[in-house]
Amino acid sequence: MHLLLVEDDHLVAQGLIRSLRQEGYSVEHSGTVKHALECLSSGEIELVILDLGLPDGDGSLVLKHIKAQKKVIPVVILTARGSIDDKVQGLDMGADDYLAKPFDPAELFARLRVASRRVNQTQSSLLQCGEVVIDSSAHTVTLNGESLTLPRKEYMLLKALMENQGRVQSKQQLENKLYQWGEEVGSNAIEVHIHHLRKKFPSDFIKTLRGIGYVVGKR
Amino acid sequence: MHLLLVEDDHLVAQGLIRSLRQEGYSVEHSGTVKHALECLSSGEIELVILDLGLPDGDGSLVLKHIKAQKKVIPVVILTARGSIDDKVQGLDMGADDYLAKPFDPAELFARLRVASRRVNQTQSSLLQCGEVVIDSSAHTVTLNGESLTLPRKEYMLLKALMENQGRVQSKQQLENKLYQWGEEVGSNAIEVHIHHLRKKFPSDFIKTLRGIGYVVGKR
DNA sequence: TATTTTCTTAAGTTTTCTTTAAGTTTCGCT
DNA sequence: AGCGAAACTTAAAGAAAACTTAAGAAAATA
Repeated sequence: MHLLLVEDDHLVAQGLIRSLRQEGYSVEHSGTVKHALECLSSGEIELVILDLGLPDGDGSLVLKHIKAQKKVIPVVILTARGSIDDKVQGLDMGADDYLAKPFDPAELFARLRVASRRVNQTQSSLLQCGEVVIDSSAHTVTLNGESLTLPRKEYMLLKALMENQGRVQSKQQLENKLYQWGEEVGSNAIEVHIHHLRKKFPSDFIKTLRGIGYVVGKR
Repeated sequence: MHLLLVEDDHLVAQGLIRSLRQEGYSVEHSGTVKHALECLSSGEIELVILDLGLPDGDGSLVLKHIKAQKKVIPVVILTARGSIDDKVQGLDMGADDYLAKPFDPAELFARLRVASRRVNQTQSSLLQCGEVVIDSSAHTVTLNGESLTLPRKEYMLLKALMENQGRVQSKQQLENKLYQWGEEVGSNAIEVHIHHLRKKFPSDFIKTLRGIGYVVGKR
């Protein structure tokens, strides 16, 4: 999931970036309104953490810009302004959540998970489909109650599928979710991962729709 | 907007109900898990405020029930349990927001506004015609609620027809929609696809207008 | 750094879809 | 009713997509 962190305090930013990457986000960072708007224009960003006090203007400019777009991008405001009035104002401007500094990283991450599962249209971090359960907050997968360990890419692929049960996703869509928009895959990597996943799950778990894509569950 | 308040403390509940009504919500109130589930079963509720400590069980039961449903109902947890762990747990179970008591009503209302504006912008792209439904975002086709799998070209053809219900389209028009303006069809491909589709749907679903073209629905 | 695991690539194989084409039926017109 | 045009049906060849396998590259781990 591609996240944009807008935060001008470099010390705070560096720490956050590292832990966000560990949480599985692909993070871009801006310290100014101007640069933030540039990042957003690429159209890749799916989620934004926004500080309000920026050197070249107020973060609310970024918020307004995002909410004027057609694409739905959740925005979590993370700022030192912690009064009730600030919160109400921030939320009413269109933010999806508001956290005042100092904040606990665990709470921020939980709230980000809420936002990202909304992007993925799933309802909770516990994804179940038949005998397979995936807990995206703990990064674990169980089949019939037995826990199993998946390599990173296989886990990401399975999660991408289970976050969209009943929704067919093309290989292209899945590639976009597994790979940073820096490097492209020049081959059938997705097919191979699917193949490996299938060996670990019931044979009819991942279905193929020839020419369209792959699905899991609900059909 | 229909809101369900689940809260067993009558004093808190009465105060909240009054201000929620002033905010424009139509409020139902439950003091128990059992009654809350009954209220939800009506299917009217669009938004829930949930206290966790209830006399006949934990509020998380209600949360689980809501999140197991297909319908998307935002849940804001409002509880005395205010530790970071409680928050993380509640959010990861599927809650959309979490507010610890004591709370400021203005903040609660702002967060409810966030939740309700999200309800209103949720709409999926469904094409319906009689018993046949296409969800183009999920690439799924259902007939009488049963999902069926169509090959790519058949799906494209069906979609082209259903996007123009009641409008007759010539074979030529349909060809233009299924094929890039580079490749040519040298034969009766459309007729064959129509034939295949007809075997999968009620016999009168796709109508032929001899010499003119094909239609679906409305006539 | 050595070792192991995971990821990507590519080629060969299999499966399924799509198109073609020929034969058959239906329709509308005179 | 009989004719011609249009649409339907069928089956098989051809094309496209997906599966499988294995080997080398990259990454993680010790």
